[in-house]
Amino acid sequence: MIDLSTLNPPQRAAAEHTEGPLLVLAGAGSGKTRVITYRIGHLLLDRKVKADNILAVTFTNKAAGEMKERVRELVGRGKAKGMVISTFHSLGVRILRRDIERLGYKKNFSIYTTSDQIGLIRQAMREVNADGKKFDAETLLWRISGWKNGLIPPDRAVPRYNDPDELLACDVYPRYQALLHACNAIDFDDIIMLTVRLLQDYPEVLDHWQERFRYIMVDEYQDTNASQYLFISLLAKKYRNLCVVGDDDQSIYGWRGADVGNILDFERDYPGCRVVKLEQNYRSTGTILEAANQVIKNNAKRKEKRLWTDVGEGRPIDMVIAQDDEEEATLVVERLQMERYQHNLSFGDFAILYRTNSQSRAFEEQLRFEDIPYVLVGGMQFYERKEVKDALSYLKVIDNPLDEQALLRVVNFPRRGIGDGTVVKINQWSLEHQCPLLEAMGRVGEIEGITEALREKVLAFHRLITGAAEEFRRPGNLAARVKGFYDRIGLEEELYRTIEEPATARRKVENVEQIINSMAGYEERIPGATLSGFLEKVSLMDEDRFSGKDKKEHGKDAVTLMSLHSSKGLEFPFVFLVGFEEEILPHKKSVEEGMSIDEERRLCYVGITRARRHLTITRCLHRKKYGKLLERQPSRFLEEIPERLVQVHEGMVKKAVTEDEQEAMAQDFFARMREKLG
DNA sequence: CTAACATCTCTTTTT
DNA sequence: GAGATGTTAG
Repeated sequence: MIDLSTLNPPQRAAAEHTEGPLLVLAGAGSGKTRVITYRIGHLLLDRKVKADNILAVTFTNKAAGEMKERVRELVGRGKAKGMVISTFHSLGVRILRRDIERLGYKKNFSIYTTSDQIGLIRQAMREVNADGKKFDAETLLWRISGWKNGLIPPDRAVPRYNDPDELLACDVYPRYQALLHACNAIDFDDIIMLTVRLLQDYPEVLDHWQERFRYIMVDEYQDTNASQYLFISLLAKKYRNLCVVGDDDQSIYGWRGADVGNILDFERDYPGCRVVKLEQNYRSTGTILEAANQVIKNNAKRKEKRLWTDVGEGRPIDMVIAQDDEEEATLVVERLQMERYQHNLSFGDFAILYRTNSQSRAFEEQLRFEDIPYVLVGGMQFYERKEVKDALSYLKVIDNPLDEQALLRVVNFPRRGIGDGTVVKINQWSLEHQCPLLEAMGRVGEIEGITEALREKVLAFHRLITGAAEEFRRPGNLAARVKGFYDRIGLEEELYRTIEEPATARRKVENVEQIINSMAGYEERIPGATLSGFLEKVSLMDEDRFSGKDKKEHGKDAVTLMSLHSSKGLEFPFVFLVGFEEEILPHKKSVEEGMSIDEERRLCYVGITRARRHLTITRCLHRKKYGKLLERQPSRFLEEIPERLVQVHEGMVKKAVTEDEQEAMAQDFFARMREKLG
């Protein structure tokens, strides 16, 4: 039995309502995850629902992982086995892996990330003779992505305005989609779009998954876009046991097509649904909650809610004003240390939250300088590094020889004398003969205008890839074999050879080794692990629970650094909300584009409500941008926080230039700390 | 074809 | 100010 008596009445009502549609409007910190966890436990243990029949969908791998963990804690690992808790994208891939052949793709399809997408868009632009200088591939991709999220196929895309970008995007879209198909690749938008198509066009596929998932829960429902909405609607159509949880005040993904209307209209979509409101906040102090409420109430279009708490006021919010971004980092880290000693806390109790990922750098440097452990969440820095992408591209081509983006990356890395000219010739030939690029390389003898020496090089490369593809067909012992492969092609030597700075080269080599470590960790975890499986996890950025590095760092006591977007759904006792300035929060782009800044305000709301005990907000008077020091204005949201809740601190650290000054600063810091501690 | 050098652009947010 | 892209000489 699951003990539901620890839940408050509305929470309990939500957990007990298992049959038929249910809408849970859950304010920040109102115990939403707890409700979902208990609801799953209740389904499993009290209603005797088979774990196989339960599906919970989240937006991030982090959220999915956390939910899995909490369900396991509640009901035990064995009872939870078979239940699916995953992101929209992981779920889509799972469904596609089974039946994508019906849509004309092969089962070993690749998942293309942004840089691959850009590569294809550029190619598509060349094919329709678009001026690559005049048009920006990213802008086009953006439009195309918008259509895909709205489930508009290439033949139905029409320009809404007489906008040159829009017109070109209409031409490029079908070419882009054809190129993806030729590469046996799908992009992130396709994951959802193709899944929906599969479910719509193949009743037996739909039926299979409807029978499988009889009880469905969707977290952060306010962030679903049109295609995700349809995806869920299709799955839930048969049994109608759909429970969606969300908060319109925390909708922060409008920019990628999320439609708050989906949650606001749920009652209309599912007549007779039960609605439960969770308004008691268990997370934050009264002061923090009051600040959040005062900010968010400035948004016009929202469902009125009154979040309340009974935990008491707590400390005032600290507002720290720094001279520049460097000092901001110094002050934050200094305060962090101070709080930690004063309250005997661990590093894991602190988070530094920012609007843009680039803001993390100053804080990272300062934390490293002070020898404070930290984890940087998101930013997907690791897999975006050149050497990592190159190394992974080999694995991608081996796994899916049609993957041209990967093939093009590695054809001349390490340097093997096959330059652009040659590649262009082969590519042209492959287009003319409707033959995949790799196959064209194998038939390089038939291509005109390539010297004999060059042909031999191309053939050697072709043999390398096809040979490896053959070799890796056999599963098992992946990590060791990949290492062997990298050694064979001399990947490390190439890095040492081409990078003059030895320390940099070292780091890059370590990054490549990190891939192999991750793979070893993955293999350990999953019996019968395949290259495809590994690459899929990497593409979906679902790596944090198997990579060797993170396993070590998972239990590590460390300060968390992340963007406001990544922080949604999480909480920390002490939060530093940094860069509270105009043009950062709200971001310049959102102001320029004349969009309503409500979403920026919601972002601000999300940031404030992450804090449990104490919130520190910081801003700078100057900030370096493009290497220039610019004057900064405080965020407009600052005025919305009542003054009585805030205590202002001017910066007090002088810039230390010489080593002596640095030493003096350190002494000063310790003196102040001793004084403060008594 | 490669390496060295010059020029240009970029900073939302994520799966 | 970095990092990617483009240009030029060997």
